[in-house]
Amino acid sequence: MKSTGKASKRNSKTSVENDQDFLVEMEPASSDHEGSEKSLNLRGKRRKKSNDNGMASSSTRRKQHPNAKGGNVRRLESNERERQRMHKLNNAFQALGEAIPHIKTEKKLSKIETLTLAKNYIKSLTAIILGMSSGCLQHAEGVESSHASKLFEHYQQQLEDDGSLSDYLTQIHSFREGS
DNA sequence: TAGGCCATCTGGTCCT
DNA sequence: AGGACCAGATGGCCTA
Repeated sequence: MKSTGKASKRNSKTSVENDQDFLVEMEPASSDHEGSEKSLNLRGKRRKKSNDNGMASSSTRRKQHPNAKGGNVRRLESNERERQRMHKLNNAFQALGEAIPHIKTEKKLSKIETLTLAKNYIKSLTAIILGMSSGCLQHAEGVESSHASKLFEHYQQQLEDDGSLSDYLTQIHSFREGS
């Protein structure tokens, strides 16, 4: 995994280089590689020109070359689709983060923070709703009230088990303090 | 400078 | 068959 450390990263080729190797090896039909050019432009945001030494440790990952003619084009198209998919995923993360109230930090929430806060926010809302419905139904007779109270008891037990509600409130507080 | 987080590439697998 | 999804790998940026 990433635990190999930064130093080891320096010894391996970048993906851009892999692309270039790939294009050379696959003898692409067209010289302009509109797909790759597009990709490289997009990459320009974060991905920079590769460094020097090419201990091709990453080359072991590419176990096989596409054997069909135009396979490189398919790969580049696939890369583009994957980028778009990840962009959609990131947009969804952002929307989710914006849906969590009282999080007005200037610092952008990380993905794990977004997921954790969202989970705990949902749990806290559920607790509130269940608490309200339980209170409303306290005076009512019948099955529904017993279901509601059982549900509420179950949820209370869950909260006690993992402390999600208090976690959420603590996180809200800490994020506010941290900003 | 180390570590966290991220974007991207890539090959494998699943699904339609 | 081809696209979607997933996880691993890797390099860049940022911050403490």
